[in-house]
Formats: sequence, structure tokens, C-alpha cells
Amino acid sequence: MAANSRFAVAVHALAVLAWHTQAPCSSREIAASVATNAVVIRRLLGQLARAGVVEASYGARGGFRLARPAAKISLRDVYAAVEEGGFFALRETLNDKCPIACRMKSILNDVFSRVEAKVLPELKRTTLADIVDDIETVA
Amino acid sequence: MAANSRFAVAVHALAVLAWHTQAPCSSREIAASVATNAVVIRRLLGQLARAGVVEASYGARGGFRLARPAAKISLRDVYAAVEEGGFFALRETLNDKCPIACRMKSILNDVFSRVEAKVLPELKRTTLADIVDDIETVA
DNA sequence: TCTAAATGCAACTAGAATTGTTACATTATG
DNA sequence: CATAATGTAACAATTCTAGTTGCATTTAGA
Repeated sequence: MAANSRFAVAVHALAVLAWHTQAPCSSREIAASVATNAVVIRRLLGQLARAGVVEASYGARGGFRLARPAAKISLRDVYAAVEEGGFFALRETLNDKCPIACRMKSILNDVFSRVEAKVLPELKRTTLADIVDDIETVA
Repeated sequence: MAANSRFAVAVHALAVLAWHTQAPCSSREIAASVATNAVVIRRLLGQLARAGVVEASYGARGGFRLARPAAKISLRDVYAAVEEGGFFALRETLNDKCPIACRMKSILNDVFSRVEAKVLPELKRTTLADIVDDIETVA
């Protein structure tokens, strides 16, 4: 795929927020840790804010905070917020006269559903609190 | 088009091969069912040939055949052959001075490993024979 | 009240990936 | 020997991602 790293960046950004809980973090600070542009962070955290995962405060001394405790934010929440497409893409146009082609959409959708049904619970098992624990253990 | 459809096209192409077992199928015939260009099919089936999933025969009346019975070819085999990258991408450059950034690569790799460990067995459960069964049932 | 610092957002660019296409060398059938 | 097929290179069109700039808006604090 055009290998998008939104999920990785989102998890990283949220880990920063879960780590620095004293005050809001600015997109500039987070961008420094991720090594990207502050606007990229604002775009991603904007999606997460719309999903209710983070909250933004405007003005000086503003920035982003987690909207709820880190233990209540799972990677499934992050995935759902930032990754709109599924794992695989289907083709929209096929040869309608071919009996095989006619069944492919349904067959592949079933496969993708079964895969997602395995992936989402796995993502749900990891929370931001787990990630902070990992960082604290090593640091 | 970041979401690549190689997996979907590969499964479709293999379903055609599993359906027409009498003689080799040409890339042109398969492309007609998938509604794409024959070269696209040859590229994909080339990967699958290198993985030992299909066999190509040259010359007139040539084309592609499955290298083993459809029941012995799982979607995991297809996935492994055509999808080189994982589900998510990591960032290669981070801020080495940030303790959070330093742990992210390891943390995300763990997450991705756990996800793959759920996905691959699920893909393994479906074979081309299952897909042919589905098509036969409806057709 | 004013300044500094922050988000939100629009617009644009650069680069890469995907897909489609043409062309041609090679190979095998009959 | 003609036909039909794969393998592969080269290129174009489209789309996505990420980065960047600029600016309106908002807020904290001196």
C-alpha cells in the first residue's frame, strides 16, 4: 500500500499525551518527538478529537490532552479514528458477465470481515496505559 | 489509491484458475474477468509463480495453472506472495533524544506482530477450494 | 488591553505507489 | 513457419501521503 503511517503517528502522538499529563501538549512539541510537521500532528489529532479521544484547547498555553484516562483508550479506538479504509481494497468494476467475477465482491467482503473480526479485538487489548507502562519500564 | 487491490485481484485470478482446470488460462482471459489489463495479471501471477502457487507455460496454448490442488492453496499463501508490506507502516526517522520516540518502534512492531499473528491463521482457514465451492453453490 | 502562543483550516508542492498501456524479446504449439 | 503465449522494461495517468506556508481565530497572562 502507499504505506500510510497515520496509525503509527497517532499512537506515538497519544503516547506523548499519555506521558505528559501535567499540562496540554502543543502540536509543536509532539511533532518534535515524531520528527514531522506540527500541521501533520494537528490533522491527526483533529480526527482523534472528533472521535472523542483527545481534547484541544485554544490560545496560549493551549494544546491537546487525552479526553479520558489512558487505560480507557485502546488501539482499536485509535485505529477506528484514523484509518478509514479496511486492510485490503476491492475493485469496483468487474466483468458482470463472468460468474466468478460476480461472486468475488461478496467472497472478498466475507474474508475481510473475518479478518477484521480478529484484528479489532486484538487491538482492543492494548491501551495507551500499557504503552506508557512499557516506556516507564525501560526509561 | 493507496489501498492496493493486489490481494483482491490475485484471489480473483486464482479463483479463475481453480475454476477452469481443464487447460491453462491465458492472462488475457483472466484479465477479462477481472476487468483489467493482461500485463497486470501477468505481473501478479509472476509473483505467485515465484512463490510456487501457480505455474506458467510458454508459447501457444500456454498460460497459467495452479501448481497444486485448490484445497492446498490458502489465502495466507496468496497474501504472503503478493503483499510485501505489513498492515501498517512505521516511520523510519524519529527524534532519538525523546524516550517515547525511542520506544515506539519496538512497541509498534510488537503490536503489528500480534495483529499478524491473528490475521495469518484466519487467512489460512480459507482455501481456493472453499471459494470454488461458494461459486459453484450460487452458479 | 495588548502580545504571544496556540489550534483550525485551506491551498499548494513534492514524492511515491498503483494501475494501465505499449512494445518487444523469447518460447512453444501445431 | 505462423500463431499465441509469457516475461519484462519503459512510460503515463491518477491518487495518496506527507510536508509546508499562510492566515483567521482564540486564549492566557503581563
